[in-house]
Amino acid sequence: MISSKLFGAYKLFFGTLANDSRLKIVNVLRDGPQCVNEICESTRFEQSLVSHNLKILEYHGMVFVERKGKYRYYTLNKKTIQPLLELIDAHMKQYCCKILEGQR
Amino acid sequence: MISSKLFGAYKLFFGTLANDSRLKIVNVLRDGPQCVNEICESTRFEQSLVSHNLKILEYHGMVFVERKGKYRYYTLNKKTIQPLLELIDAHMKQYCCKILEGQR
DNA sequence: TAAATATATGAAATTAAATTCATATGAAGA
DNA sequence: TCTTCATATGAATTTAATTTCATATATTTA
Repeated sequence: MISSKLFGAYKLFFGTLANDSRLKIVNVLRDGPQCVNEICESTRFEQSLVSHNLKILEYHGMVFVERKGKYRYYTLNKKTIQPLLELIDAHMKQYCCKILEGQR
Repeated sequence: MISSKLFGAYKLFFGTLANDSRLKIVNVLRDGPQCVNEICESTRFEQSLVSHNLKILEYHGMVFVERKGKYRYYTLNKKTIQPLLELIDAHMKQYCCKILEGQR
């Protein structure tokens, strides 16, 4: 049995990424760091939504921020998040194709 | 840029595991297959809740069912879900200890 | 075949998360 | 220092997911 602490961790982890906006932001950042305005443009989301969600992503160690003058550059955590996304690709491609094609 | 299809896949994947009940069920199944009643006992969840969530887990390829007489045995997908959980362990231990200790 | 056991399911009720709106903060340039 | 640009944030609203309750179905056993 895993510890209840680690158990809570899973909840936090999945909860953070079970959201369209954050998922899109994370994917946009796969191409490299961007400041908030750039993320707004890339995602077509409004600024407030982007900020709220960046905060959540940062809080969970999925992105890092660096201030450069008046800009804040957000970077994806490539050490853990990137390989994870790839593993999930593999799972979904194998088991969830039907779902994605809409044929239940 | 990832395809929108794969993008939808992420949403499905994380959404499925961003839930206390399903997470607990998945963890219980790490120790080996169990039928619904056994899962109810292991998790202390009521039967209806367990069934609803097993259905979701199965639908996303995270568990498999096998009927044995009047019982239905559920097995964790060890090929993809188990290694995934381990990768996530690593991420959370490194980046989310503070969160889990309650010190924001 | 009637009763008991195991599991599933629809729909209502509950609970929680996400988005928007209005506004605040903070740095930089005129 | 006033204005503008970049970003953050609280609170209200909206939207969505989860749980519960009542009941259905399916298999086995008496």
